[in-house]
Amino acid sequence: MSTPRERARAQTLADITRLGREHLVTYGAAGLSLRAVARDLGVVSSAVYRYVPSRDDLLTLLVVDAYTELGATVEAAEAAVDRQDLLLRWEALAGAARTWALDQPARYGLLFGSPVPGYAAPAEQTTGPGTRVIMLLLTLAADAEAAGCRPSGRAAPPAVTADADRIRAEIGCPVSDQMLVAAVLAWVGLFGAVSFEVFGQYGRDTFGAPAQLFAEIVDRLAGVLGLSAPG
Amino acid sequence: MSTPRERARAQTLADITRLGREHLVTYGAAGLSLRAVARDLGVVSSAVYRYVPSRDDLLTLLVVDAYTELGATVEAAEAAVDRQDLLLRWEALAGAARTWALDQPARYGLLFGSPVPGYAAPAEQTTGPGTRVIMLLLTLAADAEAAGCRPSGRAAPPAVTADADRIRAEIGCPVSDQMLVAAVLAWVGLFGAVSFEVFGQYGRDTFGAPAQLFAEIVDRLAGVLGLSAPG
DNA sequence: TGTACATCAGTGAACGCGCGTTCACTGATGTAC
DNA sequence: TGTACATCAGTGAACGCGCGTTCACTGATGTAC
Repeated sequence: MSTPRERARAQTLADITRLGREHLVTYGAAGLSLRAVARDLGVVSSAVYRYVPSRDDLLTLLVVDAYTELGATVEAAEAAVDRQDLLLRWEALAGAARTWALDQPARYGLLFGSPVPGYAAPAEQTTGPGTRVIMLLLTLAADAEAAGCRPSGRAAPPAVTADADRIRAEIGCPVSDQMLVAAVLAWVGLFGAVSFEVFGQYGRDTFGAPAQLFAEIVDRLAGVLGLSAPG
Repeated sequence: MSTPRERARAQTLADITRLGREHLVTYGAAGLSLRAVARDLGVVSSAVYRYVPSRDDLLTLLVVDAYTELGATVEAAEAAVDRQDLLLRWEALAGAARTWALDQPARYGLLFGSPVPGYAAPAEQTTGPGTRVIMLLLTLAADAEAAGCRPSGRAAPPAVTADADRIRAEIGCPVSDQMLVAAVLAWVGLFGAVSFEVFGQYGRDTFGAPAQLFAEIVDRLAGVLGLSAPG
């Protein structure tokens, strides 16, 4: 049972997180300021220190918050489609990531943009939520191989094989070396495409139909994963 | 003929650019400060305004500077290999981009990271230098198609075809719709992979052999471009 | 049920810091006659 | 070659701003007897 004080405290912490998110939108990660959050919260700046030990901890809070929401969104979208349709699962995963990023460009930038100078996200807190998308993608890759899909590409060199062995042991996901490389390409290709779109790398009006272009890219990456032609 | 005063002026402007680059490394784009540059230049802060109209203009200077160096580096690497060996040209292009980015993470972040809040690079100045890599890649793609290479993937939908028509007209590069999509994937895949490595998205020690992993990714992207199997 | 004490949210002032930009100025370097 | 004037790099003070963090404090909420 929670006391009124506990509830008020949780509410205020939630408000701080929400305001932090909003400030991220306007001022970016480097411009995130405890004083500004305190102002919007209607409270004197030192009061925020009752809830958050420092500016960097607020940033960590927001990183975890963003990774968690992205992960949950992508997982939900992928889980909502037919398990047997591997191509559709990949498309759902990719599309959900893109949609979330376009809806939340500042939070996306916090996760996938340039690192904030002077700040390093503590691995203990961010690793879990930060790996949900790639874990989901590896599960999908394993299912695909089990269903007879074969990724494209040559055999991996020894150095990559060694990494692959370690990663398989860590995550317990039965994928071949080649599928692992293909999954990493799908991962970086997906977020590369999303980053170009969100960060405006494509140029102001080079592509009139970015959603269709994205679908084409996702289709080619499905080919790399071997999803189009199940054996 | 340049006067001593002109030479001194050019030298000081070059010093400001160099110091700006160095500050980028330590403090990031959002932390770039005219006062700090003036301090390092050994001059009072207002003196810098003789050379640069404002902080944002210094940022633009650095963006153009970085795009220009990246473009020149990649072009030189690609030009140094056998014209007939299309796969090698792609590998040289990709490898040079990665090396430059790893050597210059802060400048790379300025170009390909999250946008600096409150700053928008003026298109007139950055478009030229900013498109050198993709232009080079499209030239390579056109050469590949001329040599009989066929990219993987289905036919593009009408919306993408329309964009492709416009882009072909703008750049005068004879590539098919499918090759254009493949080139865009190669482009975003390349910079996605580089960004993950430079920005630390892979995790602290997930991959012991990032160079080999990158080579594998580049190889798969070559497959998408159809470079491995010339007809 | 009532009193004494502990907890804790929030205050307000202060510390020392850095920032972009403007402005009137000094003094050296260049130019025209 | 010498003088008068124009150009322009750099100075120093100021404007008004925001930041993270500490600290002694007030006063309300909760708890133990």
